[in-house]
Amino acid sequence: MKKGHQVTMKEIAKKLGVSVSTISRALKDSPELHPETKRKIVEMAKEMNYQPNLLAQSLRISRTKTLGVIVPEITSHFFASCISGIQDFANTRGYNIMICQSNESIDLEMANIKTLVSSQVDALLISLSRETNHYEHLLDLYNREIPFLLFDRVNEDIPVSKVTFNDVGGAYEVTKHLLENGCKKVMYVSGPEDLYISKKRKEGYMQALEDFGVEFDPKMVKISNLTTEGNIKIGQEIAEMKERPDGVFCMIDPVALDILAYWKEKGIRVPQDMALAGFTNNPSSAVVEPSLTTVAQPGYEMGKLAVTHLLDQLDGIASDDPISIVLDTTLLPRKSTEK
Amino acid sequence: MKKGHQVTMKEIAKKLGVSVSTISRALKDSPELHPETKRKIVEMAKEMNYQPNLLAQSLRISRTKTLGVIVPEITSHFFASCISGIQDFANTRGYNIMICQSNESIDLEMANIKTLVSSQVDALLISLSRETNHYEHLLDLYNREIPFLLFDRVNEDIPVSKVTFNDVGGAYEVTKHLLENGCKKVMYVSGPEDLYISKKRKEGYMQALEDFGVEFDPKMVKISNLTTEGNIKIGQEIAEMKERPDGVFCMIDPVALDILAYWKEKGIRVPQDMALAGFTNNPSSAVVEPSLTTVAQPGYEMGKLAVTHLLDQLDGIASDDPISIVLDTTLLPRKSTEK
DNA sequence: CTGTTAGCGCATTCAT
DNA sequence: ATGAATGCGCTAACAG
Repeated sequence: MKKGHQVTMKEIAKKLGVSVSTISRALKDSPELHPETKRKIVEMAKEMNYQPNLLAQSLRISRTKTLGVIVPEITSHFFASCISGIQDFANTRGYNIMICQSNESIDLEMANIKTLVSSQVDALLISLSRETNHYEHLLDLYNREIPFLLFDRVNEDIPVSKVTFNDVGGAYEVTKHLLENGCKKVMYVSGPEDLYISKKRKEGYMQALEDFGVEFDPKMVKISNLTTEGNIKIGQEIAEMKERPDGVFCMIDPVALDILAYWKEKGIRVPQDMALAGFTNNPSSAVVEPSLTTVAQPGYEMGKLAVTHLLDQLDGIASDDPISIVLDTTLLPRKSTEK
Repeated sequence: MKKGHQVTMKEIAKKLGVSVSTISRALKDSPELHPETKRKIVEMAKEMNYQPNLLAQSLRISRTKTLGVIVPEITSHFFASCISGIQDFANTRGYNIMICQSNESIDLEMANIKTLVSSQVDALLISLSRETNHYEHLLDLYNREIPFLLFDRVNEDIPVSKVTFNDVGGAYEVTKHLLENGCKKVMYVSGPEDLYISKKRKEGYMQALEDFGVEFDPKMVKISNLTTEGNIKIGQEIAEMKERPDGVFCMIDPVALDILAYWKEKGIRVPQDMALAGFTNNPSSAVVEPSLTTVAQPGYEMGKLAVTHLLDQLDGIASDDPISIVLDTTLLPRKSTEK
């Protein structure tokens, strides 16, 4: 199948017996043009169903008005919300977005960057993959002076603006909540240790323990690989412990949901036997039984702030100096921690 | 902030004292080139971190290798899965995608089409908004010979390829399932009547009733506006009926989930008082209590098939004649219908 | 084997 | 107030 022909300025010009530059001027409402000529041209353009070729325009002015977005996975409700926010606010500023997912692979992440750069996007919004443990590709972007920003999954050493949640605070709140609800031994189920959020949320967990005078017990930290199998394995390990925790805080909701499903199957009651809490506020967490206590992260808002700041930088409204935007999270106490 | 300069062929040419066309040839591995020259150029390109400008390339060959995708909303797990499938298989064929969401608004849908067309996408994959009740914008695409295809939310009168689920069959299966599990009075909760899936799923519902010798009762069909409020209102109406149904089939899972939540609050037991089933297989449906019987629609697969067929048409592998691809759904019997 | 030329669609500078 | 000429970065036809 071949694409049908698109009307160009040249054709309008020929039809009207004027030059292409006149068409160009008329269509961008240049003041130095005879009103009548302008009227005729605009009318004819409409009649011929003229649509400007953004490619040519972009090549000419070397700006595409397009932003590249890279997320680990688009099917995650959280990232979908971010994208939604980015899209909406990019659009209101006259920008389009091209979205890529890295599928949590650093190789794909690098390939995505390459593609988006080749596509001449004006800037990038990136949320790093789980696998990303070296950063040459980002430093390369930086060195080539291609504007970009990191959101949610960030690395602190890259000298660009970052938008994150107050992970420490959120984890603190949820740990505190467990402690206040009578838990004596609170466990933290982490993801891989080099993940930014693994570290940050552990920080909050530790801080809360300390503030409540609970001594840290290394046995009360487990690390999941974040697959369903891995999560269930952790659930099993906990179930089989001689000295079980009485409250478990999981780094992200899916971990808690998998563990909950496993425990329910095994007859372990939540919250009676063990309280359980997550982080992120996945849609499922509200409807599961018992409903899962978690920490809400407003993804749409994050996307909105991220893209707005980036465009502010592009447009010279905000300074080029990297800033860190930290969004607050909200503890959502639900049944899974009601002792 | 201004974007840093990108290396062009011209610069490589100057540095090496050869012409731009030689660079071009070397970089696309033309056979009619001195190996040594080629080697030097490739090396220099690498050293200078040359990235081809896809814009220029596309303008030149009038093909962008980019596909436009329009979905009602990206935060829906189903559409996100479709996008994921589209993205993956577009990439393997060397295509990128630009995604837009219509937010269920026909105006935004039209605006999105305009933007994507201006961006010179080679083809479009569109899933219609709920609001879309006239089709000039699609016929316009058709008349302008811009290849596109409709998926999931389609209109049958547009002469292009369509990828849909066997909605009739899926609805038949779920209704049959309710009937076989002892329901005597099965209700269908529909969405707005002009929606394609509202109609198709009703067809399956009616067919099953007929096959099981159950007379159709108009009181056993209700129409929700698909907002949470609307869904709850339906749940309330059902609860207050003198003669309640004993089984309720909802057009989409969110309706069933909202109704379930309302009923639980009111002490109405599922499935004992009324059985309940949905359609789509949202992630929440598996974890809600009781788990919700539903019909699985493989979104990723739909995206994959849709994009593959479209690219086959573009590449001349498949005929340009519109075809209809119908995907099978799978009934997922769960606790909400276990009588 | 390589350089020159032309042109994709558009915006802009320089003429007139 | 309008046209002609130039160039954005790249490819391809043509010429040698």
